[in-house]
Parts: sequence; structure tokens; C-alpha cells
Amino acid sequence: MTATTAAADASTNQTKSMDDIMALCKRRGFIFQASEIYGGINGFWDYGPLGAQLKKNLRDAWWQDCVMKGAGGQLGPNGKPVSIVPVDSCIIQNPKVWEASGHVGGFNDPMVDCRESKRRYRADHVRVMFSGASGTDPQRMFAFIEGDDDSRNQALKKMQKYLKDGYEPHNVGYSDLMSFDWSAFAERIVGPDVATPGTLTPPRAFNLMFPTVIGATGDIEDDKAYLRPETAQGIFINFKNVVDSTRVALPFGIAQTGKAFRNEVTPRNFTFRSREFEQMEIEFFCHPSETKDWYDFWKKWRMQWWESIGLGGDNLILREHDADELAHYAKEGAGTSDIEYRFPFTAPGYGELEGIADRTDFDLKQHKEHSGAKLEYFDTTRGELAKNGQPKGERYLPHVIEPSAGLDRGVLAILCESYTKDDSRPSPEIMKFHPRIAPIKAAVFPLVNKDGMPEMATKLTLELRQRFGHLGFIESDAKQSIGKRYARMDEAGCPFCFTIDGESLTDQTVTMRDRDTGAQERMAMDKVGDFLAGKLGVDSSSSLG
RNA sequence: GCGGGCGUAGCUCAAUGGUAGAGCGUCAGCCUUCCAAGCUGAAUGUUGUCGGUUCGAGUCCGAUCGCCCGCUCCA
Repeated sequence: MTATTAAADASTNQTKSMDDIMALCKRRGFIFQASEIYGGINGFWDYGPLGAQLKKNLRDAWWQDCVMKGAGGQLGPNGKPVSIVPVDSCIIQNPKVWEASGHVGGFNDPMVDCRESKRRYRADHVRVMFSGASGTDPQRMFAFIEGDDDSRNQALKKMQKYLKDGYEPHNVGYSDLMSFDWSAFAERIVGPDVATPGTLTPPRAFNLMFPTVIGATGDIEDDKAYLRPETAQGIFINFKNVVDSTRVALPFGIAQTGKAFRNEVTPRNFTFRSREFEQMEIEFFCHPSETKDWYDFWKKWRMQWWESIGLGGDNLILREHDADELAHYAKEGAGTSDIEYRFPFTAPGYGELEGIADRTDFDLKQHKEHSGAKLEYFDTTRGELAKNGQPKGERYLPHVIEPSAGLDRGVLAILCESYTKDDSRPSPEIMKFHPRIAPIKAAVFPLVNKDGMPEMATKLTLELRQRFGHLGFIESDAKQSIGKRYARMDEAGCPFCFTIDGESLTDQTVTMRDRDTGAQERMAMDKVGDFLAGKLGVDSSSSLG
């Protein structure tokens, strides 16, 4: 971490304008609205040239640090190197996967809307009360939210007022909203927050999964499948395959990155809530007794990782979930935490960047029951000792700690964090990307477009591309004034510009211009590569520190 | 999904119901020895889309799409 990151400017995030950031993203080719020439499509975004490379750099950093190095190359709480292996599973799976995971059931909650109060309720949480001798047909029913005493008392008052003397406290009946023939009773039901009947819409299922059809002649009923709403299940259903083929031993993790799809009710806030998005997930499997240790380990390290790529300061927090917001799979576990970032549109609040959850053995247990496959792990290091002194082994379903990060949200956070406005500079808008993440790694300019300078610039450009091209763009530009070229690189977030001037022609030196300070430093042209290698955090054969 | 606001060039904005424009940016050429300099020239619009009213619609009406804000939703 160096002064070249934007951490120093973190406290200004509340004053950053999302409009300015979005305008820059479009102007410089980071992010475009999907299908823009057709009027756009709500909830989908395309990445332009710089955005695509920025996103790839973030994904690569995650892949290298989390997966290949194993949580950054440190020892886990068990005192051993952390073992993670990747998979790349399909977006479309057997629909039974989503039945087992709870998505088909959980995502299909019917909802009712109230046309008058403009509120929406989960239909299975709404009950109605009515009064009258048993067997009579109640002409009016009063809805309330189950478990909400205020709502219930409100409905009771409305019923008493309506019935007046006809109110019979001994003959109050209750029923679930879902049990009605809606067409017959809709006009008799008074919504929870209104006084007149007939304002509730019929219960409608809101399926957040994208349905699709398998087979060229398939029809939606018989051959229905879903685009995955999360990448996690692709890992769980391959758990046995990985264990059987890879010589991994618990504890270990399986990781993958990839697209997931959700029919969000309200896509909003730029790319923050999109209907198509990319996840970076690890499912870390361990013995049930070790979950707390690994949960704490991942929470700590994932925070450090986000800080290492340029997020940090007051804009990044780790927030432990309250008991009542835990997901169905996390009720019994050590807990769930969110790593949250203070986006300009959430400030002074925060928005989720990554969730770290103890999923217990929920998913493996579900898939074991639904598929009939034996998903227990046989752990030869546990169990009673046999006569020969070796453990007899223990068979169990591993528990899972899941660090699940949003790649698009990470990119968005980096864009917001990097965006800096400095009106004292001729080019006030600067994207202060961490050099490792920056899509353009360096630019080479001839100070003027003549006298042999362009040729030297081209030579240096090609050398740098040869060595660093796999990490990002190496730009070259000879057009217009040098100030304008620097300014363009500031907006694109290129951390270093190398300029060939008159002196370069005689002594083979160039000036390095730093994006964040504007300061210049002269260095030998043949040291530029090693300088960049040091700044980008890649191995260098030189002694440069 | 509901309510409100908005929609003219890449961006910021003009144009009384009567020939769609400016600045910036972009591109080309010249000039230029370190921070969006200057000169010359060029490209760019089915005025979000579709329909209606009108002799005539960027302008009035309707629908639709998209964006923003507030609800709602976020397993």
C-alpha cells in the first residue's frame, strides 16, 4: 500500500457525485448501459474497454490472492497453508438443484399489493379476521399482518366499528389470506392499512430466478430450467467430484467466479443492483468444530484484501448481521457478516460488497437428501485411535464458511473510491486506481512529435507491452499538447506516464510523471520496466526495491 | 410493482407550434521542449420510441422505453 492509492481521499466520499462518476465511466469507456442504441434495458450494464480490463484485473487479483496463493499465502487457524481449488460450473443446472437449495420455494413467495396504501405484503404473512355465527358467510373481512399486534388491533377496531352492535366477541374467526378463492372474496377484504375493502391485488408469485427452456422445441412447462441465481450451488453439487479427484483434504475451499442472474424487483444505483452480475465465491469446507475459527479467519483476511487493492479507511466496514436478518441457511451457524462500502449513493450508510456466512451443513445436507448422493467426507485424521495408533477416521458432513463477493460491486466501489476531484489541477477529475488494478498500467509520450522522439517512444512502448501487456494496457500517444495527454491519462486512471524529451535523445533517460501528485522524476530508460514491476507488485529480476 | 420528476449532438445546455443551434469534447492538419495553450478544418441528431391533434410538432395529447427520487423488494 502506497500513497498512490485513494485512501487519503476516502473521507470525501459523501460529497462525490454519482452523476459525475457515471458520466466519466461512459465518457472514458468504463461502463455503458446495455442495449443503449435500442433504448437500454433496465438492470443490465456492459463494460467498455477500460471497464473490461479493470474488472478482469480485480477478478485476477482475487483469483491469484484467494485461490492460487490460498488466502494470501498465510497460515490458517490450524497452522497449515490454506488450500483452495477452483471449479467453473454451468449457469444452467438440473432444476432439482434449485429445489434442493430452497430457491424455487423461497423465491416464489406470493405477494399482495394494496392499490390504495401502495404497500406490499407477503401473502403468507397476511391473515384475516371476521365475525359472525359459525356457518354464516362473512360479508366483510379485515386483514392484518400476522405477528404484528398493532396491525391486529387496527383490524379489530375496524371490524368493531363496521359491525357496531352486531359485533360478537365470541364469534371471531380467522383465516389465512391464501386460503380464499380470490375472485369470490377480494371485494370483501379490507387491507391492513386502509379502511375500504377491495384494494388488495390477487396474490402473485415473484420468482426472482430467470426461467429458460432447454431444447429447441422445448416448452416452458415440461422443459423449464433456470439461470443460476448464485454460483455457490455449482460448488456444492461438485463437492464429491472435487474430493474424489483432487487429493484435497479438509479443511479446504472450492472457489469460482461467474455470472449469476436475479430478476430484481428494482434494479438501481448504477451497477450496484443488476439483474446479471458476477460473483467471486469461496465455499470453505471444514469440520463442524472449526467453523468459528475459519469464520473469524475469513472475515479478517477478506477485509485486509479489499484494503490491499485500494479500498479502505472509513469507507469500508465489517458489519455483523443481527439475528433477525440471517438467511435461512445461516440460522444455526456462527453468524453472517457483510463487508460494506460507503458508496456515494448509500452515504452516510453502506452497501454490501461481500458477505461472509457460516452456511453450516445446510447445502450439503439438502443436496444429500434431494439427490440421494453420499456427500459425507471421510476424515482419516479424526476418530478414536485404533490398536495400531492410527485414528479410525470420522465420517461427517462438513460445515461451510462462505466468503461471497460481488465482482461488479467491487468494480463499482473501486470506481467510486478512485474518483477524485481536484479543482486546483488543470485536469480536475482523476481516477486514482491502485496500480495493480488500473486498466492502463503506463503511457509513453514523445514530448513533441518530431526529432526522433516518436521513434524512441514506440520502442519503449513495445518493450513495456512485451513485459506487462498481460496485466493491462500500455498506451502511447503523440497527438496534441503534453498537458492534454496527461489529463486524459488522469481520467483513465493510468498511474504512470513516461515522456521522451530532448534530453532522452542524448542520455537515454525519460521522465516519469506520477498521476496522483503530478511530480516528475527522471530515470534511465532501461530502468523503466523494473520501476513498473515494483509498482505493480510483480516479480522483478532487478535489485530495485 | 406503486407514486413523483426527467428525456434535444459524446457532455452541458439553447431554439414563441414555423429551416434544429452554441460551447466543451472527439477527429484531421499546422504549431508546440512538460500539465485540457493557439490556428485551420471536419464529423456527429429519425429531438428516447411509437402513435395522435395540426397546413406544420423538439414544443400540445396518449402510450411505451429508459434514467433519477421515494415506497416496496433484496431467499
